[in-house]
Amino acid sequence: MAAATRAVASQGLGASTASIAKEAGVSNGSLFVYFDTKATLLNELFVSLKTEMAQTSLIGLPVEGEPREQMLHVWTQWMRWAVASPDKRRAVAQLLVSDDITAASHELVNIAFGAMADLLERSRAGGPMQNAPLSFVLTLTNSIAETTIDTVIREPADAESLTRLAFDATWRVIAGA
Amino acid sequence: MAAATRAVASQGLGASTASIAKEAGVSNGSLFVYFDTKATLLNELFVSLKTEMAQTSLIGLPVEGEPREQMLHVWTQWMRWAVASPDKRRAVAQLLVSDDITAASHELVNIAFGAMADLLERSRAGGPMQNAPLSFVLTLTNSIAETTIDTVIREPADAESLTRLAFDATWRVIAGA
Amino acid sequence: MAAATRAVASQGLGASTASIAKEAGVSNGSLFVYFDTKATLLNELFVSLKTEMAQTSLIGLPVEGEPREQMLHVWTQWMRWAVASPDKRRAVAQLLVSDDITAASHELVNIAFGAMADLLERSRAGGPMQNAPLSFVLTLTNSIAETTIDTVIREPADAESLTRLAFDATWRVIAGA
Amino acid sequence: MAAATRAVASQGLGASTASIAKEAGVSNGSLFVYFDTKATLLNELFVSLKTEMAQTSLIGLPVEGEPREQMLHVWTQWMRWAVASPDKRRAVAQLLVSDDITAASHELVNIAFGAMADLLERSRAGGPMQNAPLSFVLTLTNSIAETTIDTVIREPADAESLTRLAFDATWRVIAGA
DNA sequence: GATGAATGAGCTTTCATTCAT
DNA sequence: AATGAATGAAAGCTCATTCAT
Repeated sequence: MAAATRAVASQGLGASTASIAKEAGVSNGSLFVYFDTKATLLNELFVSLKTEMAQTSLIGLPVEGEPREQMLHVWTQWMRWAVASPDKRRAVAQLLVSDDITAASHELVNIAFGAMADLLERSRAGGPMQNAPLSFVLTLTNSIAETTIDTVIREPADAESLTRLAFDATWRVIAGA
Repeated sequence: MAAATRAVASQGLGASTASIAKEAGVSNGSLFVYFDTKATLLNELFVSLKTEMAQTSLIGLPVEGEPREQMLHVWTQWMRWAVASPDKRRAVAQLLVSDDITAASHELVNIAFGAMADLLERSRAGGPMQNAPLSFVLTLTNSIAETTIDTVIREPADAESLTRLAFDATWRVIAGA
Repeated sequence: MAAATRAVASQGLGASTASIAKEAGVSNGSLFVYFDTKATLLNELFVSLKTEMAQTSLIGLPVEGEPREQMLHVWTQWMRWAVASPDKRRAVAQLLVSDDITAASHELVNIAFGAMADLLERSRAGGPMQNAPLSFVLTLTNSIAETTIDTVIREPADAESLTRLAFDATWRVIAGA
Repeated sequence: MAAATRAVASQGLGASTASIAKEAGVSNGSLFVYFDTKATLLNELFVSLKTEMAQTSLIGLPVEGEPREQMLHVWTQWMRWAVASPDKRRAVAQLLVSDDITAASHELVNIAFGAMADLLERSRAGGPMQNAPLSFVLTLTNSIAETTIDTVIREPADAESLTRLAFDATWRVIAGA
């Protein structure tokens, strides 16, 4: 899994199964003992990375806090994770646009993001997004975050201020002024 | 070009040159009379689609209008184009994540988006994003739009209201409340 | 023909018909107005170059001279031609190993080399090669010359002495000590 | 390797990797398990054949003999090898003019021909070629041999006498009368 | 006669997957 | 379970040749 992350991060979705196996220090054929197809591997990788991402974001969540405070916490964790694990980030970015990732995998990820969806639901209450499909708000938040991460990775100097700026923008999206 | 759009939209970046040629009703080899490599073709397609997108957005722009009014116009045009040309939209989405698209192509696209960048610059004046890198605001706007389009395509019923909801959110991002 | 010489000299037998046409400043298709196939072109080129080579060697031949004197003259002319026309030399060298050159072309060349064959016949009279097939003696002389030319082209500094050394060796082959 | 020899001998350097694989009785792709590229294969083939040729020539060399005797032995072995292995001979002839054969491969071959170079050095001592570059003498000997082989293959009837005649000529080249 | 776009067979190379060991 | 050689179906690209203009 870690090997696949590195391989996909550096070579993209075109990373050959051979190169993944090599990166993992196992033989060509061994890979197929554990994964029926390359697609299976990619799906498992996707779910695994996304789940890790979701869980990491929730670590240390101020349980009693206001939605905004909780959201900020999640946001900050998220950015930290992305900056600290550029390979995982890059791999996820590649996998997101792969046709090989099934609806089932996306569904699994959604479940992992359940807590975040709840938080989002609470955050938007009474706000301008209260009547939009929740999935839309979730995707929107997600894509703002991804864009921010991309920029932060490209210009690490402004990381702090940009992260904050982007969070405020996100909050304006979800909860209005 | 149209054939490539369809092929890339339906088969992704992995669309074979053979399938593109077939789609275009020309022979395998003819494709390489016009494009030196597959990458060249993809780059030209990318620039062409993005440029079309940018230009379409500006058609009928209320020249004397307020930034918000202009922005709404652009936003609406954009959504219309995307909904009316799902193939082009899908193709662009694929091309955006391709390693084959060169920096030069991105630069060309940036130029085509110059007018939009200006508009964005005027829109954010005095607002919370005034000190962020313009490129960040541009990408952010873009990714919100893409996400919206994805959702609209998936659930065309809510198109109208969602488009408006998303525009308001975007405006909150750019210009604050 | 000149264009083909340059193209074959620089790109080898793999020179595309397109590149030959371009070198000649005519269109792709025009080439096939004059040569039915690429093989035809190569054969004509081969015969043309070889014939030129043979004729050049005979220019200024001391008609009344001894065989050795005549042979030396031919030899010297030959070397001069080769050094002065490296492209032609290289092209011929490539063509010599091509499967496309027909027996008929070789025959034509042999005819062009008739005078040289005569000279060789007189030169070997009474010597150790008098009973060998004349074609063998001819090929032998030829290959010694080619080898010498190759070396001379590679190390032009020793051209003079090497040319003379090689001629003496050739004479020993043909006529003995 | 044997398959490649046959394929190159009969089809020239243009022999497709597919045809080589077929000749070897393995699949298309298997060939690339053992050779990274076609060029690699050709280089290995070249070195292998040339080395075999050099070693075969030295088998049974009369160690204590005069240079001339040793040279005659080498010469005879060489001719025998060539006549007995026409495919290998033809393949080598093709490979010699290939642009794919690297300087490194030629160097490897030179090393294999070290013993022959020594012999040649001793043979020419005190003779007319004593001051020529050794490499020239080597190439010259080689090309005389190749020419002889070509003729012998074409007219096997005169093999014996021609071989002897050619050797005497070679000796005259190297060592004078 | 000259053109050059069009052709499609053919090339080398890659790679997910299989399977005997 | 682990291996890695073997596979063969693609893939991108080239090029001699044709032919309508």
